[in-house]
Parts: sequence; C-alpha cells; structure tokens
Amino acid sequence: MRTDNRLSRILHVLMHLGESDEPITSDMIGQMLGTNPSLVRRTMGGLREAGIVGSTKGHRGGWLLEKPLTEVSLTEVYAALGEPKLFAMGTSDDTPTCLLEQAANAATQNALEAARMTFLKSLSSQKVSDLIDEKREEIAAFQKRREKAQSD
Amino acid sequence: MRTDNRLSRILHVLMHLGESDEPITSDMIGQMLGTNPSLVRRTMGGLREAGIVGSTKGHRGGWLLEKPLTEVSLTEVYAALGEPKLFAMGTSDDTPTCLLEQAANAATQNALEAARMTFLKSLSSQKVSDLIDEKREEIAAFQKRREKAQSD
DNA sequence: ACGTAACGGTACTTAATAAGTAACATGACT
DNA sequence: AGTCATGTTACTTATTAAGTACCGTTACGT
Repeated sequence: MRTDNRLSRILHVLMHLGESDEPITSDMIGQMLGTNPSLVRRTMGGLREAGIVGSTKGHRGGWLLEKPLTEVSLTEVYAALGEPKLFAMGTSDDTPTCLLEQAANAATQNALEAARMTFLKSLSSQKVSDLIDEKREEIAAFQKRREKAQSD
Repeated sequence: MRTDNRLSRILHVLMHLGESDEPITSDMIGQMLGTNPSLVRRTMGGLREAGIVGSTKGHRGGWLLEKPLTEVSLTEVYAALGEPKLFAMGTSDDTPTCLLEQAANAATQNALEAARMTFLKSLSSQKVSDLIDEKREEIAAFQKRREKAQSD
C-alpha cells in the first residue's frame, strides 16, 4: 500500500484550526495538504466522531476545533483516526502448527509490540499544542544562532 | 502493499536449517512456507550475500547454514534482508515550507524513530538460537503445568 | 422562496510494493 | 548425458491508502 500519512496530515490541520477563529472548509484544507476535499472529509470524519472537531454545513460552514489543542493528545488523534496500521511488517499465520514457526512469529511480534509501545508512549506524552511550542523554541534557537553568527 | 513477512519467514527457515545436516532445497522450503521456490531463492539471496547461509546447485544441492545460529543475531537477519521498511506510516513531504506542517512531520517522525530504535534493540538482544531455547522453555513449562494438573 | 456553499456519503480509480508465478540459462552431481 | 537445483529475469496478483467524481442534504444569505 501507499504510506499512510494521515496522522501527520491531521496534526498539521489541527494546528491550523487552532490558529483560526472561523471555520475552514474542506476545500481550503485540501489545498493545504495538496489533496482534494473529499479525502479531507473522509479523514476528518473520525475526528468529528471523537469530539475533537466539529463541522457545519452551508454558507460559512467548515471545520472548527471542539476543544483546545492543549487538551488533545497525539494518542487521541491517532485513536480518532482508527489507530491506523503502524507496521509494514508482520507474520503470516497466526496459529502455525510448526513449533519453529511459532518461535519465529513470537520473536517478530514481540519486537513489533515493543516498538508499538514506544510509539504510543511517544504520542501520549504530547498534546498537539506542544508541537507548536516546540517549533517556536526551535525557531527562537535558530534565530539566536543566526544573530550570534552575524556578530562573529 | 501486502504485509511484509520476510523476517519471520526467514527466521523460521533458519531454525529448520539449524536442525538439518543436509542441504534443504528451495522447493522444500517453499512447502514449509506455503509458497513457491522462486520466492524462496529471491529472499534467501540476501542471506547468502551476508554469509549467513550458503547454496549449492545440482544434485543434492540446496541451502545450508554457513555459521551456527548462536552467532546469528536477529539484527543481522533483518539487515541481510535489506532492512525492509518497518512502518506503514510516514510523512508526505520531507521539507515542507509550512512551519506547522514541519512541526507535525517532526512529531510523527520522532515517534516512529523512537519505535524503530526499540524494534532494533529487541532484535539485537537475541540470537536465532535463543528463539529455539525460549520455545523449549515454553514447552517445558507447559508440560510441567499439565503434569501438575494431572496430579491434582 | 431560491440560490449557493458546504458537508456527508457512496463508488470508483490509481499508486506502491511484497507476494506470488512462470520460464529459462547455468552449474553440479551421479 | 541426464537430471536436479540454483540464479535471474520478467510478469501478475493482492492489498490498502490516496486520489477522484458525483450527488444528496443542509444551512446560510439575499
């Protein structure tokens, strides 16, 4: 399959919603993401059901945040997307009769499961609002370095 | 794409090779895996180049281990397969101009990278021979439980 | 009321990639 | 010489998100 970019895309969209007081249409979001409004509606649907965003139809309709980004963890976003498949790898048969195959599958799945735990832990430690803050720090650090370089 | 099962499949095959003194043909391996010999040859090719297995043509040819499984770590096997793509997720654009998109991509990639580290760490901590040992312990524990249940 | 803007949903096509398949040249044992 | 098996190339299939098109429904604004 293609690489699943829904998580990063939606995080991107959420941050834009966080900076807007007016609804943003699927069309506009589609332009931000370089895709089309149908896909946007399909993907945002999960977030609506999860109560993260709301949508209104008709004139001046579109998408709005239902709660502040300081209260939305990345895990929540991942869950709202339906917990998309994380790995491109796996095992073939879930209940093989061959003991050696069982051992091979167990080792693979253990390693993947450990990786999934790390992934989820990383997500759970951050609110969407944190991403902006981190970026701000990064920009500040960059400007600081540049100022220093100019003074040298 | 389909799920990539090469790692677990190959681990399975290696353990069988570890229990065999004679070469095993791609045909026989194909039957173990429920697939065909061409795919086996293609997949095993990487292990040959990595020096983990050797192959001989002609009568009584096939695949043999080049070194004992006590000296083959799972990381080595993963590397020999060409480090297959681990994640089904990712980010779209590597160098977006939008700062919010950069923040979204960074968060996603950080989480994935942390997960990858955990995955590789799990692999590196085990030799292929360990998988059999663990399985033996599991079987022994199971039999012990059964014996206990019978005595009750 | 009417027209337009926007979502909601369905259905279909495209893209990417491992699996799966077929065929054949090459090499090695008996 | 004949058969067995790898090595290699080329092609098809399966899977799933992305991408696309379309239309019904709803709501705002005049």
